[in-house]
Amino acid sequence: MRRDSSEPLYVISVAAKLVDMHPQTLRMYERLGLVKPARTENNIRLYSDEDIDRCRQIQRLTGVGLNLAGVEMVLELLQRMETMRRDLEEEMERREEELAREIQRLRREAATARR
Amino acid sequence: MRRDSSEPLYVISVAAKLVDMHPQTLRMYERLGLVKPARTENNIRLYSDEDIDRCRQIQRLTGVGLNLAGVEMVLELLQRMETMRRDLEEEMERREEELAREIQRLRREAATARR
DNA sequence: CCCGCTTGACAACAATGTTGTCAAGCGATT
DNA sequence: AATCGCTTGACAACATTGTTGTCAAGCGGG
Repeated sequence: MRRDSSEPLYVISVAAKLVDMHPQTLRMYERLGLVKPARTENNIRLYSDEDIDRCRQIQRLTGVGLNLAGVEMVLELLQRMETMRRDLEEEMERREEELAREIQRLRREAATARR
Repeated sequence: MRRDSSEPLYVISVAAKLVDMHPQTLRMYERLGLVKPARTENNIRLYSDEDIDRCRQIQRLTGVGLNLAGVEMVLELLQRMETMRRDLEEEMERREEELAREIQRLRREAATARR
């Protein structure tokens, strides 16, 4: 059974070590809405592996010079591209099927007519 | 006859007024490779309407807080999305045609078989 | 010849992002 | 109960970035 990558696991100090960032930086990212770690009932942040990945993505982008507004927009664009790609794939599949059905139909029709 | 939007038309002072920016800012954008105005044989920058549009796009992006590294990446992503969309449209069209042809063929086959 | 623009370079200044420090609070261990 | 180690949010210091302004030098048209 695979572990759920959205499971809240790490407190901020651990998360900070994992991604090699300052805890204060992670808090700021959350304030800006870039990462949304879960919270315990005691208001302690808990980062999931997904959250960690997202932090690393932010790290890559700021590493090439983007500021946080840019990071936000780029991440959203990438997300939009991904869903677009997914939707398209789906649509393609649907058409493919419909087409196969139509061709089947015509083939059958041709066959019965020939008989 | 429509004017070519890539025709070099405006010197930097005019371009700066058109987009309401400082000439020095435009020079910096060029240094960073964000805009590429043409040059006269005397090394004077000449901005086309396309260049002007690009400046305005940069303006919009910095206006919502992006820095120039972010602007560069976002513009490239948008461009990539656009070409992707275009390619896809083309591919769709191609398949559509091929399909229509196949269906035609089957219809004809069915018809001749029935006769 | 001079005026008005161009060129590139440098400085001033505000804004941004990271890091560090602070006081206060909570929970587990002693 | 006292202490230790973490958490919380807030504030300051600092380097970096982007815009604007100023500068000297050069070119072309009136």
